[in-house]
Amino acid sequence: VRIGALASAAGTTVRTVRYYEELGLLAGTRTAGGHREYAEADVERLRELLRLKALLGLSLDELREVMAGEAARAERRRAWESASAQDRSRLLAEALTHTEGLLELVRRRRGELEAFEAELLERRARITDLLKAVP
Amino acid sequence: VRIGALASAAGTTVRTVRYYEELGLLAGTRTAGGHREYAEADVERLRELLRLKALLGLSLDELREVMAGEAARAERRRAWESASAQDRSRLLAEALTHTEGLLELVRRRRGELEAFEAELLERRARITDLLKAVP
DNA sequence: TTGCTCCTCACGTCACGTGAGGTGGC
DNA sequence: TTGCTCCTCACGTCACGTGAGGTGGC
Repeated sequence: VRIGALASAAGTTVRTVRYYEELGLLAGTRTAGGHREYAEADVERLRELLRLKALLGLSLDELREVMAGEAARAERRRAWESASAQDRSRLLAEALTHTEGLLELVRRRRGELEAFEAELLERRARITDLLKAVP
Repeated sequence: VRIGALASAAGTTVRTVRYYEELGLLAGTRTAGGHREYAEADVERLRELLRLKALLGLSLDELREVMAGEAARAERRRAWESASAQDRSRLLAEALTHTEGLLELVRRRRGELEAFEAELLERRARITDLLKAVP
């Protein structure tokens, strides 16, 4: 899959993909003609990047830190087959730590959103109360 | 309250406050010496702006549209005393529409966050299952 | 061969950050 | 009078957008 298909599959632009490559966030291979080429896993990775950025408000620098954990995740999958039982539980423990870190970020955000929603609901209640009192 | 106190009360920088003024998002008065001066209501307004931006990912242009509704809200408060019953219910209806618009945005965001959280929980479950199978 | 997509500069933009040099107010 | 905060330029930065001019692949 080439850059245009990748970008639209992830809901972004080719410019963004190129910029992320420049920053080392997403790496494709090149065809003989110099065109970038991507795998299905890269679509998922890009989606994840965009989601972390949009939903959690992370900068691209912060994304790089978080995705260092993601890179380690892919690494883990590759190392899996040839790993000993001891290595496997270590790999899993690392994956667990990484996932729980993300969960923590998501929950904090959700808390903030819910607080805001509660405030809006209260505002609305005050308005509808007044509406009943006025007519 | 002056610009430094306003900024730190809202959790931002003086540069941001000046920039928002430049865009017409937040207007203070000036002292004789040319220093900006703000009321308590401006602290709330700035907090709201920052929250809409951070939690909902709105651009400053979008904030301006949303806050046109907010400006109307302040206007409504001022017009309230001298308003007829008919005007009052119209003012309230507008306030209700505005608040429900915000609620809609917040809920959409919360839905996205919850979907992401569910995915992370599933990932975690898979990892802990594997951890039980390995040792 | 014709379209469409891709490529690399490279300048523009949005939302500020960061000094430079100077003035206001407890 | 001394500190601290404030002021206005104005250039820098981050995360891209947007052409300019040229090449690749069904």
